[in-house]
Amino acid sequence: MSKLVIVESPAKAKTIGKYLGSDYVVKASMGHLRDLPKKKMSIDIEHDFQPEYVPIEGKDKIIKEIRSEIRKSDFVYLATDPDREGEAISWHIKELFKLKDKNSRRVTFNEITKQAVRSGIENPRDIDIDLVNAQQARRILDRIVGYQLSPFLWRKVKRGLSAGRVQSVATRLVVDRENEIRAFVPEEYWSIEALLQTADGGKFSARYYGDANGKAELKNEEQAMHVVNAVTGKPFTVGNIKRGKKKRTAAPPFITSTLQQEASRKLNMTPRRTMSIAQELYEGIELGEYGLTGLITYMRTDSLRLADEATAAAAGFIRGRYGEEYYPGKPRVFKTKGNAQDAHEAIRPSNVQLLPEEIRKYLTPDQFKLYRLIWSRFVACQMADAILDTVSADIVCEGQVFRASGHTVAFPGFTAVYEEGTDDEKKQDSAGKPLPRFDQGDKLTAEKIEPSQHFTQPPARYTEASLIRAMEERGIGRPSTYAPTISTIIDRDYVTKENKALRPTPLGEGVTGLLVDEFKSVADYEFTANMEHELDEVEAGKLNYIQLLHNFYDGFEAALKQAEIDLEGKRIKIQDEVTDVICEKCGRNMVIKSGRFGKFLACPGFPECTNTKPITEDTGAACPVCGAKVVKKKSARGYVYYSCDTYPTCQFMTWDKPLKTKCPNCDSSLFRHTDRDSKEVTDVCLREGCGYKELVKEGLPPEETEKRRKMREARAAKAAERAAAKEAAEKNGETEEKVKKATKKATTKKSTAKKTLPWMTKTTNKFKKLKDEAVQELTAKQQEQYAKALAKYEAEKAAEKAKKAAEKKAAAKKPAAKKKTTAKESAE
DNA sequence: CAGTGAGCGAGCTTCCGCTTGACTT
Repeated sequence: MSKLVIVESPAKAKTIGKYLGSDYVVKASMGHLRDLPKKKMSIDIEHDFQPEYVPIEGKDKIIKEIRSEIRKSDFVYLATDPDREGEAISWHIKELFKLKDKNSRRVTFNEITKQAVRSGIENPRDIDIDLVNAQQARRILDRIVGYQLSPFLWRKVKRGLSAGRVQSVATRLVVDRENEIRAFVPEEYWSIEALLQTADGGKFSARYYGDANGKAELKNEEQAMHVVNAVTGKPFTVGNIKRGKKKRTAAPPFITSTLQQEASRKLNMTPRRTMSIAQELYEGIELGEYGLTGLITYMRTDSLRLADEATAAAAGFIRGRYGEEYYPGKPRVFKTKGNAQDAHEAIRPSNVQLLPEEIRKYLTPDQFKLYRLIWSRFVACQMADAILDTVSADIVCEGQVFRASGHTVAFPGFTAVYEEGTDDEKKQDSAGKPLPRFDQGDKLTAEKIEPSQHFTQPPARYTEASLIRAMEERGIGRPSTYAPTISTIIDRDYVTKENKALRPTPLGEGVTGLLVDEFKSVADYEFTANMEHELDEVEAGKLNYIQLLHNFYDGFEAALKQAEIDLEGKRIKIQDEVTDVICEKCGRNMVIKSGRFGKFLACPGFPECTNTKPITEDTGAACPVCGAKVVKKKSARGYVYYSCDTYPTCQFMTWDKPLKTKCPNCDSSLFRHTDRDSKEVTDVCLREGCGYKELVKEGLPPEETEKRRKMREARAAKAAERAAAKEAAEKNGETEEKVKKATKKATTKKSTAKKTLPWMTKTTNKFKKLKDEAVQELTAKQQEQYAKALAKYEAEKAAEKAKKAAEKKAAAKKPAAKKKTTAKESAE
């Protein structure tokens, strides 16, 4: 018999397994195993918000595995993350597998080092039910908000919409920013740049500052020209010179939000991509003689904490590599924000000795860039301040004052390794350059006096990364949900992305307006902060979580009722986007509608004209098979691909991006192709037999390509194996395959069809035939089940009708009147 | 590669937070 340790992530399981040795089996739960079911509310609001939890769909395999490990072991350590969610995961595991107090305990590790893991195991404790209750309160509140507001939107705006504590506020940030931009009135102002030269030929520029009375602003051309005219051709003299020293301190190590922000600024990566590359680095890379090595600590964190081992290693590295003066003498410690959960360390390299350049050959270019970013930010954060010598000089002419400022680096400190980026490029320029040597009273000659007109700029639209930053500052969302939340509001069509800028859609503005008007408390930026504050009290045992839910729900329920009254019988109309596609049946400009299968073009003349067509985008290229247009399309899974406009007639289809340029041999359109192994980019002619090819970007070296090809093939083989195994398994119970086939025939949207068609107890005429076919193909046993379900459904329906009729009867005042209505009903 | 959007009303859509893995011309 052995001891079982349950953690959340498999990568963590592996390392902890190494630290604990062979007496222990370490298993990963892969997050939560039990939750509220997806299909229904499952909160009994009447009875103190009693939740109904079920095993999470699709996790049966991992649940089975853990169950069998539990049976094999005599003691279970619940070692999920040391935060609110982690405590809840442990509690759910204990409940799900009915673990007993005598053979299971809770343990936590604040960092994954041998020392911390050992001491964690030696200090087991009971599950902290206050922490669990705080999580339950959060979960239940989110469920109520989400599952009551969303249906309200279906009724009042459009099917399929959603609202929630996090996504609705994220959308609101984008909407509010857009309104600020609209309300912004640009103001004119002018600047004057004087290009000056010292007696010994040193050149620099100074900017207009003011006059003898101090700082002055130039509002228009007249004021600017007044100054320009006054100084043109006149001598400039150096006035007051102020010299000083400035200290700059390194930025703290990365947490999820700052990593996403910086990767967006410096590497142009989306938060989603950043997280996916970081995950690869975390899980480990094959590093030649080192073997599979995890390169960074966990990437979903809000903590600035650093393990002592890590800061000590950094100290050694900095002293050795840069010299004693680059190390501040003791480790720099950073304070984590108050609302953080602090379960993991900051994001840092696992081993600072693994220099980015040295392991570059084992990494993809993106892995390398991200690792280098994380590595250098960490090293820099333990280094000494940079010291700058600053100079600011007044340059005087005819009573007008110009100012030149600059700096030189006296000691680079941490900037030798890393400097944080900024969203505002202008800011970086104004940091200043070194100035030539001059003294007070020196005469200068003006080479050029250059006035220029400017306008104040509206605030910038959010990027994905800056929106995440804004959310994080307000405590909205968690490191694991930042990127997915942005995907959600884009998927829902509340927000669109143009280049990097986020902009609200009419739908996003309409829904936000409705929520702000009717559900102010939920749509407020402070809602989460208030909730978190109360959750803290629950965690501290000062507030009962059911009380918290009552406090919240009273107001929410009232708002919901009021909203129903305010909008009784009304629907919010959202303007459809008008396109320049002309309806060939009636000549109107078609509009974009969205239905169950996504967006499509529809004639606004509905219902007189019912013309519809899919949205395609002309690429300007010609089909290499038949010469028709090549259009851009989106697959059901959201992937972009290109096909011939005449589709099923011509079957041409490709993932390669069509270009406007033509093949020099046969004049067919060229396509930009990226080889999936070597990443070599070529422009190719796809006309059969032509074979023209033009290199755009060199691929990876052959050995690297070969390695990738092998890795990919191994992956594919594994997938094929799995598929074969699955098929074999299905052969036994063949039935499922048959049902699938039948339903696939019915529609391509498997998920809905599988559930709906064969088992649909009542069907519209439109689907009748398809459904009959699906039922036909069921096995005898399934037919029997289906018949039973149908009978049950009809019985329920009849019972419901009878109940309603009875209620009506009871509600009617006079027996005579009641008789009349029932008679009328039965007559109909 | 079929379809979607109104209404008579069949069933469906939806939350936040924890995890990892999956495509395919």
